Amino acid sequence: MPSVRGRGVTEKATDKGAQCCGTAKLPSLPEYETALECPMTEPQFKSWQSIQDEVLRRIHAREWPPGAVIPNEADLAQEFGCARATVNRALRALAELGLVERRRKAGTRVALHPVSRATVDIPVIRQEVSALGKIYEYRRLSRARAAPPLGLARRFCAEGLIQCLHVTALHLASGEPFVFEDRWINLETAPSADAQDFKALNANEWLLANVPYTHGEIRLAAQAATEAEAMILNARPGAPLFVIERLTWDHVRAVTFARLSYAPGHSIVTQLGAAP
Amino acid sequence: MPSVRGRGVTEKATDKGAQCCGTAKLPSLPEYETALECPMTEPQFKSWQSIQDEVLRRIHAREWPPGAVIPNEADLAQEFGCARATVNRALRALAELGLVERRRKAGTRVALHPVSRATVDIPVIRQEVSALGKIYEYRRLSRARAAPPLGLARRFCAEGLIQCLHVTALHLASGEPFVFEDRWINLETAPSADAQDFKALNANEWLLANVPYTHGEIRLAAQAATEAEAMILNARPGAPLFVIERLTWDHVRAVTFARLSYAPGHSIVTQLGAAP
DNA sequence: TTGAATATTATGTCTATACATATTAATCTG
DNA sequence: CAGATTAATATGTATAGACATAATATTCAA
Repeated sequence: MPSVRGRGVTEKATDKGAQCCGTAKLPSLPEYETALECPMTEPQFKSWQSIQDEVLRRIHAREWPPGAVIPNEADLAQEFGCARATVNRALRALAELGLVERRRKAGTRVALHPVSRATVDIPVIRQEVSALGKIYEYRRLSRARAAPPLGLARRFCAEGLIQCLHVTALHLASGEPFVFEDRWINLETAPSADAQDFKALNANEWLLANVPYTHGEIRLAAQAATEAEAMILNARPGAPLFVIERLTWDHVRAVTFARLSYAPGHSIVTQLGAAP
Repeated sequence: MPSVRGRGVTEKATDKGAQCCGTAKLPSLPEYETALECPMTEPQFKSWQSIQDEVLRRIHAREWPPGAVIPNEADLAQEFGCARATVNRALRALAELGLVERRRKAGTRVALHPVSRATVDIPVIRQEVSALGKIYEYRRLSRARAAPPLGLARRFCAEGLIQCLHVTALHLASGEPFVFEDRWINLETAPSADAQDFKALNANEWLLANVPYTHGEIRLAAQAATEAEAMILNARPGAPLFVIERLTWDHVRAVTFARLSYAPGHSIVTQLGAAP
């Protein structure tokens, strides 16, 4: 018999007899529990999810309007009939979503300007294409050892000249150009890349599997297609392209810089707020 | 005397004398603690942050390479000399970052293709401008009641004709055009918007403060500037503009649709991975 | 009245324990 | 040996209690 969740009392068979709820319970006899089922006081919120939902409901219903300070964890725990840690879990999750703001001593308040915190997943291109139900294909266009252009060298924080591998490639979705990739790999950080020709193997996937990185930076922008990009991507020169630039580091050493130019029409969509 | 953190033993003065670490401790005498300081076995990891750091270190150092299954929570807790809940907290945070994947019974493994999970904060424009150290200014350009164009009506999931408020506005940063806003407000969901002229008051800020929403959708794209946008934003027609479209809902009713066209050169930058 | 010292308070975190749940591995059966 | 049943296991979550920490309120003194 699976335990009933979300409704009813569902007294846990803990070793300690007394719960925070003051009323002493009889040694669990199902019939009695059903009969007693409390004086129909409050619905029981047991999981942190259900508490999150209830808090969200109150925020959306403007019971707790933007800017308002909500009751403290201890009070909510008592109201919901659960442990403070459970309330904490729920409120912490809401704070991560940017819907409430929490400060010690000051308490928790409903965000006045809930920043639209969109979690943008930028997947490996192979999976991005697969998710569209299309067939992924990869074509390396060029590969050369070269010093990076000045602007990039500066972003690599490299003094003087450094050796890089410059790889350009095209990713296709069911035969159509999808993304043009312009990548620089720092050979001082990843010397083993020099042994790869990247003809069949995607540089990004090879790097992920073989060269560690600790952190990075992503830039999303709109840029006009260059002559070369336009030709490769079947676009007209100057067409607005969605561009993602990614720069990754292993501790203090730059690993790689990639500029991904998407074919015209590409966009990124993400959902806002908790699931309804 | 502030307690030492991160190094040393720092035995907590809990009521229960025995910790999970088998060795019985003397009633805390600082000198003894320093003298005993264990047989230099292992550094103590006390906070979930420090455990996260150590796990990250092992992943970056390829001690746990991509795809590898890492020890289970109980074992790690024993190794680190902490409670399982603490290890859980650390690993859960890493899972949210997309760096490890967790499944019950199967365990925790280092992500093979760590999706670049960039958390893009899309702030209220006033704050975005302030953050750039510039002076925010707002100018309403037009306001009219109108039925939305067909495409938008469909996205509003509206049968037949619905009344909307159509507001266009320009947001400026230190006098320079920053964002052109093209907004449709569903008057069936937010009838009180009809009483506002939005001449001085930013529609977004008014909506945030006065009309609740439960969820939404954000789209990031690159689009060519229309004639009108070009004129307003001081750009040439066809220039690539970074565009954010936002559609918000209150339960099942559409609230508002906004299209924000940023002046040329705008980009969004976010950091990847945990802080180094 | 200002400024420093102290108390208060709400969140943040850790612990130990118990139970829930999903999933795989093992075992039993036909 | 196939398929169903059962056991084992790792993560997921709830709880009570204790202490940590940050920030505000209050008190007291110069």
